[in-house]
Amino acid sequence: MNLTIAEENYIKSIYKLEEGQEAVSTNALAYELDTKPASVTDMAKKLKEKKLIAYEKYQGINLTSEGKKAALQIIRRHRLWECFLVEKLSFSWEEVHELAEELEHVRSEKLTNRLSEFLGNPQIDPHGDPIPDAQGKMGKPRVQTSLHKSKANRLEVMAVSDKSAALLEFLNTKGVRLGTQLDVIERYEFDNSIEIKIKNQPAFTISEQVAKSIMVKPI
Amino acid sequence: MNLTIAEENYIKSIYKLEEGQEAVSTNALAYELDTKPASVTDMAKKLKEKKLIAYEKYQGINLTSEGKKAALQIIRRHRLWECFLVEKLSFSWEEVHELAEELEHVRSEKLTNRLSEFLGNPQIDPHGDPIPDAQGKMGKPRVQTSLHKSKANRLEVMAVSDKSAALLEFLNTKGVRLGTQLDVIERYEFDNSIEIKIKNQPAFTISEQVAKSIMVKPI
DNA sequence: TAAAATATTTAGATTTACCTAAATTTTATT
DNA sequence: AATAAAATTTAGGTAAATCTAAATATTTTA
Repeated sequence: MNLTIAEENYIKSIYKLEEGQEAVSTNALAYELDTKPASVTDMAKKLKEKKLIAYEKYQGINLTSEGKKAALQIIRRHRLWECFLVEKLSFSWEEVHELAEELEHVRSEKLTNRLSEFLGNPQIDPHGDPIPDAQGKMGKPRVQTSLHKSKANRLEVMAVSDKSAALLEFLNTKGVRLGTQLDVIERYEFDNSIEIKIKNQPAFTISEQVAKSIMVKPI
Repeated sequence: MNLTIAEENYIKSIYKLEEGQEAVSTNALAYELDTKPASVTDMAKKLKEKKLIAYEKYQGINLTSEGKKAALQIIRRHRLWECFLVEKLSFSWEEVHELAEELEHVRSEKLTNRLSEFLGNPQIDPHGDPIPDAQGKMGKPRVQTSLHKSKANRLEVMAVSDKSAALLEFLNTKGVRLGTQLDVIERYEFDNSIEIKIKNQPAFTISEQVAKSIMVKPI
């Protein structure tokens, strides 16, 4: 099955939005891909034709097992390239997502597997997300609590769910990265913002929105 | 200047064909890009619009200095990725060209420069071709004699000018790679084929066409 | 140098991946 | 349940990069 770059991006987004949901709506997909609902409908017909999705008018979209397999391959490539960029080329985590968006479209199993080997077959990427293996098997995204929901007050950063460069750069300058340990100083109920502190650094406050995208585990 | 992948491929091919030639013909470019002359004419108009080439109807094509700069960037990326694939991921030289054709289109100066650094700023790629530096300066492709033209009979392989996987794989199985030393046993005038021998291996004969694409220096 | 051969361009289509505007269907609300 | 609101699809178009067939230039050759 030979996919175009546009098709790969659709498949990847559907996979992402399908998580937990029963089906992916035209609108949600259009928003995710920064395109129009009408374009999504067009592409849905094409992907259905190729048997990568199940789709009936007005009924939303689901990946077929075929489609899921394709998605996992793309995700595998994406996350391996992110590892490469961070570990070998010293990029910081907020820079790699966009580059990996391009590199992921180089479809060569041999390249992917060699890259994985070169990196020591890593299990998670620089954002804390699991990397599917060559067969498409992926460790469950470890049950992660967001800082927003977490009850505990001594925490370690396990992942960041929002990969926008702006947020990641903000976290970077504040010293928040994968593995960072932090203390919750105060939770403000009126706006759900949280004051946190990292060892040897001044405390600072983050909004509810930011707290929601920082995944943590108690320590 | 933001180029599409198609535009980049045209620029790269024009650069290649321009070497030595006064101007690049529509037909030659169509053949090189495996497309039709009519398509080349269309694209020529677009590239002229973007000031990357000089082009007048029926007069052939030349890169502007703008266009040359773009070409050298693409070639730099291509050759660096080839180095990466061979040196870090243990690909053999006949496999890397096609992969590099895709990787070269990831346009990030930062990535390119980091990659170069990671590889130790190599000066030549696995086929023996020089790699332009970040400023687009490229060591002259060392004056290379083809095995076909060479007068000497003890030679070292410096490069291979034809990157088709088929030829490179043939050379591979025969034990011919960059740096290989070989002896010319006999030159057959009737068809310009050449019998050569690599140390510890049986002698074999190559056609004129193959001899033309093996670049050598006397030792 | 005129005709033939070759090279190049133009004209008009096609495919992919989009778009806008209008029509239709589904869902929510009174 | 009828209507309003929201979501989705259809219809018709656009831009990029191709193509084929026909027209036009240029070059070669007899």
